[in-house]
Amino acid sequence: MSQVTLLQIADKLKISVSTVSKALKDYPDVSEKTKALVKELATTLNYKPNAFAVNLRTKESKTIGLIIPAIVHHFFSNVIKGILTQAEKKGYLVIILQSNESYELEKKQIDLLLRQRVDGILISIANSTRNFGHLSDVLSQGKPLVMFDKIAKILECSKVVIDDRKAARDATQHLIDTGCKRIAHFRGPLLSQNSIDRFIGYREALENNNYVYDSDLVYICECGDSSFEEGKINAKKLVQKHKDVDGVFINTDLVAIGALTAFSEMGVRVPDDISVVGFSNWFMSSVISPSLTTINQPGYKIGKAAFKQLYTELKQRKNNLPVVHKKITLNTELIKRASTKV
Amino acid sequence: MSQVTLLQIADKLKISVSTVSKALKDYPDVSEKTKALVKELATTLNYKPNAFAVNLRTKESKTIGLIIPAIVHHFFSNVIKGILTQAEKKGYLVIILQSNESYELEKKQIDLLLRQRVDGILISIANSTRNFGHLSDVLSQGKPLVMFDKIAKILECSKVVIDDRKAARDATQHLIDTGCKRIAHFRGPLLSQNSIDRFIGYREALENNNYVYDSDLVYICECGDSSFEEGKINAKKLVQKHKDVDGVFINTDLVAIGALTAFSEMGVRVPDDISVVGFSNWFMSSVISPSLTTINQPGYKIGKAAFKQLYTELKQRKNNLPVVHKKITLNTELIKRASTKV
DNA sequence: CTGAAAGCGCTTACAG
DNA sequence: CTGAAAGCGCTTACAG
Repeated sequence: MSQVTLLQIADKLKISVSTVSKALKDYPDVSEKTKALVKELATTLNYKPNAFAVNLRTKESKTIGLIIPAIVHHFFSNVIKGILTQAEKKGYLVIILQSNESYELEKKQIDLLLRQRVDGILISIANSTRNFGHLSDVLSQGKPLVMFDKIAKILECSKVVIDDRKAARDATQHLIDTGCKRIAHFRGPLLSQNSIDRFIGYREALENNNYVYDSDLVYICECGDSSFEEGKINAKKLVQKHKDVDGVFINTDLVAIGALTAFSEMGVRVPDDISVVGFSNWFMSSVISPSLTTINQPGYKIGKAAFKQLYTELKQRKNNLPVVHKKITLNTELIKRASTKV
Repeated sequence: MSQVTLLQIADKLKISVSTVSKALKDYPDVSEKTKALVKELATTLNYKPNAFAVNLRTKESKTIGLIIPAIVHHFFSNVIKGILTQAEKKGYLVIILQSNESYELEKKQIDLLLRQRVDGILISIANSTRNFGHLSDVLSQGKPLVMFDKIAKILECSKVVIDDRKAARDATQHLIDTGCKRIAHFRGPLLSQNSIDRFIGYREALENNNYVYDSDLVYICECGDSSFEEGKINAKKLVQKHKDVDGVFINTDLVAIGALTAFSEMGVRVPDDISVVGFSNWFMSSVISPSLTTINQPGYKIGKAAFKQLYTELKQRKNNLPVVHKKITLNTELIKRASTKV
């Protein structure tokens, strides 16, 4: 059964397409009688405007694109949820693409979205992305672009982030405040800006308290699919090599939970022998034993804020107002649980 | 900077729009010389065809819709990943909507997708969906619809599922085979067809082995955000009320892990005192201690198969071939781990 | 209050 | 091998 068009409604009613169009959109210069007639028939026929035609005329699609490094990831799926919830409220649809942390794929996906003529783009960039030409293309086409979580500092666009350094300082400071004397760090990939910033925050906290920084106490996790295993392996190495370490700040909860498991297997007591602070506040962290002290990373809020900012810029552009880029930094908080001392 | 159009290319080259269009699409009746000229200029100008216009002409958008009850969910995020991976290969974009298990929202979202004129729809329905009018609308508009995981048996369309009854029978049979004499079941919501089928499978296994079914041994979990807690609570109740139970088949891994935690806290040994089998093979299940025996539910494969089937139907329709609906049942397997006896 | 007309940017059947 | 023309289904400035 083929779709109903304005022309069909117009013919049945013996009026013009223009009038039907205007009636449906409640233009003030159409008589109430005509409006009623048109609307009734439209409902009866289950008329749905052809989005392709509307988009072509209005040059907007009420659709945005979202590129994200990974879907199967608690933090990111929360971000997506935040974005979708907000987008739905404002009548926007979201096309989602997963870059798999690949710069090449990300570049191709930007091109796809641009061809699709989405109204704007939301992106959390891949760790491997070092060139930003594909992203400036978006901007130079006059399309709003909002980056979140994994951002390119150099790019002139709006950004939604947390303060990774501060959060890492808070985490490390808590270890110091609860009496830890020698503190290790399990960091993320060398290329990830978030990991770098958390690492810097860790060092800053040590410095602020006149603790000696020891690069031997820093372990690297790729934070891929085997994060948990990496946590276990590094925890074992740590215990074997550095018996004097009494605190560890870990880049990600999943890795931290791996570490907790290893400690438990080795008979190392948490927090008596070693205190642990994670990062992200994954839902399992409150539930395991001992529960994990961690930094809450507000994924849902980040998604919400990112969409809202994109929406604001969409409106600004539409109303020919100057587009104002914003850097929005959301609060993180330390959640104290049983893996650190009181 | 405004977008380049065919007309602009045609003007610069002093040829017609038709020829430019055909050159770009490698029509055989355009000279190689012209093609080369056109393609070169198109590249230089960074020409991207206006999808709105193309869609309007061709009546297809190379975009599909996906409605899913929840994004923040390990199984579903894996399904999404499977769909996106496959869609990308075939040049399709995916608009994702989350129904939050709400029938009303689901209905609205179907309407949104239909207005957007997506080429087809992939859906896993909400537990609360009992009317399927919105879904038959899709079909009656001649749009392919493929349901996966949570399906409506009554609807005439393609489906991708696992055999929940068989999987549950396998799980329960394994408990029986490893010596359990009195077996409990933690089931999911009363309205969820999957939960119902798993419950039936549990009963069938009992019957097949002449075990008495005892409704007192069946506990209900809503399987929402507090699945883990529900697992703990029910495990505690179970141990208090039914000391003779020596095996339990649990609807979902997360609930099962909650139960394992409660057992551990209460000093109930797994599998010596009680054996546990979960369902879904969540990645944490292999990693906790004791590791969890479970049914592998192949989310990624389900997503892949669902898209492939949709794609097949899209092609059939396009080539005016008869559209053949398929019910695809993917294999599940019992993964034996440390929470059951050998 | 209503309608004719132009046009968004493409594709494709047809003519030459 | 090239191009003129029609048309996809809308929206909106303009005329009456």
